[in-house]
Amino acid sequence: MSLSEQEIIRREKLAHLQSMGIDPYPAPLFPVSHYSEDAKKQYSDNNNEAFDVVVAGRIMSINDKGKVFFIKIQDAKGIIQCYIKRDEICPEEDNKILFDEVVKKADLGDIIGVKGYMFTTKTGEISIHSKEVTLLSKSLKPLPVVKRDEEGNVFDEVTDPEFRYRQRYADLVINPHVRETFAKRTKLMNSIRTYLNDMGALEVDTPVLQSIPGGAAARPFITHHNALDIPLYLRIANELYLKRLVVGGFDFVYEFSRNFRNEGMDRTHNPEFTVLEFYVAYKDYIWMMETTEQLLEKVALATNNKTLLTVGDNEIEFKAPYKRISIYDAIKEHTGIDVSGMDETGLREVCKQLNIHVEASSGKGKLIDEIFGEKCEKHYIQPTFIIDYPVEMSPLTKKHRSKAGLVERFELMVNGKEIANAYTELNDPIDQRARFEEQSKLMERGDDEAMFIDYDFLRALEYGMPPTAGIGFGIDRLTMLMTNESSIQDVLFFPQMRPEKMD
RNA sequence: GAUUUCGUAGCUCAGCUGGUAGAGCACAUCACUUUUAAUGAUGGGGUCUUGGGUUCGAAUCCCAACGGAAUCACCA
Repeated sequence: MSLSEQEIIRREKLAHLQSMGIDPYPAPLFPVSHYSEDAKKQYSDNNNEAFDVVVAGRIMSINDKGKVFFIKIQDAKGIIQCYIKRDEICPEEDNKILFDEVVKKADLGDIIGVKGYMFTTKTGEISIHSKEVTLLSKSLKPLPVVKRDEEGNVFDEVTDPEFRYRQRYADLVINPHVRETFAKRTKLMNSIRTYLNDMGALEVDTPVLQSIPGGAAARPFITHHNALDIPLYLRIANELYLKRLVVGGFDFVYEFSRNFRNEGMDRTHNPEFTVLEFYVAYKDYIWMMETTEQLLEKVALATNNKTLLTVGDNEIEFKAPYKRISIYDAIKEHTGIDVSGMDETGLREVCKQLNIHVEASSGKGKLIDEIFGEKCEKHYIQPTFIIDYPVEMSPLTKKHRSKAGLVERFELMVNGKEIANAYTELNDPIDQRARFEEQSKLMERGDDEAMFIDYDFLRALEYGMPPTAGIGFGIDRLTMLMTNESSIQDVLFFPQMRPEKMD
């Protein structure tokens, strides 16, 4: 590892501090009394009346005026300026060591603690009049310097995605909006927890390592358990486990499930991603649509204090209720073709006509899905429920109460992307077994995303599962909508990247 | 996985048709006891991602590798 000039200088400073008897990484707790923003607010709320504060944070700018320093430190809530006068922090004439060693040699990125009192500078900035300065952690690696002027204009902003994703810790320090995005992500998840808990739901944990990767159609990551000498899969969904819990008598369960799929990566796909699934006994998909509308409205309010949000170039209204349209009507609307009565041959003909490329292994369900995905999906900007899917593409969904060949399923489309998928759950064990067997045939045909048969799940259904409604929400995509980010990497702290070569 | 494109100091970037590199910020030294993208003076820092090739000569042209991004494929 070769060090840059600046890194060498910082290491020399570190050694010098130690030789002067100053510990650059002290152990004792530092008695912080305020966060920056709270201190400033308390000061202005009380007619600028001075009071003592103790704050700590990272040095983000240093203004060296000789015997006086203005140092801005950043803590979890914001930035505050510290006015540091030599004769005040080192009143004894013969001992200016603290000022000379800690303040004069401070680097951007150092973490310091400051004791003092609140005051306003001549230029009108609420600051801390420092009486004591303590080095709490020496920074050895220079942070990229981003400057801001009074109007909030940013200079030399670090936008290089590689730097930002690989060194998220540094990105978080220098780009305040990134911290906001992730704070919103947590707010979003908390608002969902509150909503579901208030309805009486129980948050649960189910296995990530599964011997049968069920509940969805996707290529799994595979690993090996040594003691049992068996293959295990990282879950692609938790659906079948949550339903087992409904069989067991938990009427309303939910889980934020980290799922893993061994597929491509792009702006909307990361190999691991988060899905909220919840299952409610004695409900159906119509109830679930109403619940979904209510939930999303609440989420929008919790994260943005409003329901009309700007997402990219679009204005999206999250206020309930949302439009509902059947998948066949959607296809008819955007292609002019009625595919409702068609068999596989007819559908293949339509795909050809519409110039949609399809695999030879695709069955009827997948063909319809292709047509919808290619021609319709992108048009649904405002939240829209696409409902009543053909039975072939929904092996875990109950048959429609009145429409033959369809199932009680909806997908919620927002901004041209699917963000939720819900069913009246299939609880007929005989029918479920038949559907699994259909999947088996698809697998034999070469569809490597068809579902495995989970016999234990069938056994659970045979004991009897109450009629149940269930849903899965793409939490990462929902976060993208709520934070107006266009890439999944911007809503994941540490998006997957090719490992870096460190020499 | 395919195609396109990018890779120059710690950071943001400039470097025209090939003649061994520049700016601002950051950094170092000095001055300044209420500054604010502080200011002024001086100075240091780059095997131009890596490896080949063409050439008298390559950051600049060609090939390959590595890494990123975009589009496509697969999918949520």
